[in-house]
Amino acid sequence: MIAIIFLPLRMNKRNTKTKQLILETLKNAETAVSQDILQEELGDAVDRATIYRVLNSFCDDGIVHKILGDDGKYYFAFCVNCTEKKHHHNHFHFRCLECGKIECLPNEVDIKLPKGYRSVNFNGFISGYCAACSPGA
Amino acid sequence: MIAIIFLPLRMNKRNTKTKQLILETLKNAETAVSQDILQEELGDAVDRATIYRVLNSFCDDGIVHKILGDDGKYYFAFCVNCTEKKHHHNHFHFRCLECGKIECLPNEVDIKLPKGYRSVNFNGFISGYCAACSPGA
DNA sequence: AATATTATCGCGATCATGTCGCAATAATGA
DNA sequence: TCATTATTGCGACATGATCGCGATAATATT
Ligand SMILES: [Mn+2]
Ligand SMILES: [Mn+2]
Ligand SMILES: [Zn+2]
Ligand SMILES: [Zn+2]
Repeated sequence: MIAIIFLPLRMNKRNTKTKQLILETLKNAETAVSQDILQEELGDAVDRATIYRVLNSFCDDGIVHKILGDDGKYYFAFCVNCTEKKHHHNHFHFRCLECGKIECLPNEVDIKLPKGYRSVNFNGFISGYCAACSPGA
Repeated sequence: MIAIIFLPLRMNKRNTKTKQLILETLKNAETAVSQDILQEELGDAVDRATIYRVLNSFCDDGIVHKILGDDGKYYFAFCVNCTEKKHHHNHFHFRCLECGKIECLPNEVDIKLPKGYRSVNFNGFISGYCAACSPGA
């Protein structure tokens, strides 16, 4: 593991150890991650502000997408099945109130907007209990 | 206008000028409102913390519902078509990036969760441009 | 390889939204 | 009118996220 694949190449972006670490973590994560989760992984070697800057930079680059959780925190997930121009983020995210796991729900949803309305950002969030943590199980 | 209808009556709730003002504003608003919007309406006569306390109190009473916007702020809307026990909030909310209006989208949505998952909170949010503000119009 | 350029980093300060503790105030009931 | 106590105002606090700036280091140029 710890492959060093990356793609700044364009714009005046530079490839740094920190960016590689964060991108690697995002790729390996099966869930969307927040700054504090990344901080645990990376330790105090990487600054808090830097983590935010890198994550937002990735979003600008179109290789990561950002979700506002219903806990008021931002979560970031590596884009899959997205091209740089066309993203597919119209799915819900689920947060387990017990174990804290964040996951993408499979089905893309299509919300019909009133006439003349134009959608820019989609943010679908459901919290509850996952199968493992569900009290009834 | 400025009708003085209210409904504390039950519990140890008291009817105050501030509560009436806020409830009146919520009813008259065609959109969901945040603390800072209410603050503009009410001026510095009412304290910031009080506005939050009253709004959250209304939520506890079940006469107002609370929405986390995709800008990270809470918005509050007077309940319509809700009973005290059974609420109908599984609809998307739309925020116009130009004029800032928040509105409820009409259709209730039903998201299918993976087997064993249990939903507790639903939050659907779309931001973009409303018909009035849409650049193409 | 040595140097220049400047994107990025670390650090602290700062902002923003929302909450809390507590003494003062005022709405209710007796 | 008086007693009770929910509510208010005010400041402090908590947290997530951003910003300014000098130091560092990735890239380009020589
Ligand atoms: Mn994407
Ligand atoms: Mn409701
Ligand atoms: Zn769980
Ligand atoms: Zn608009």
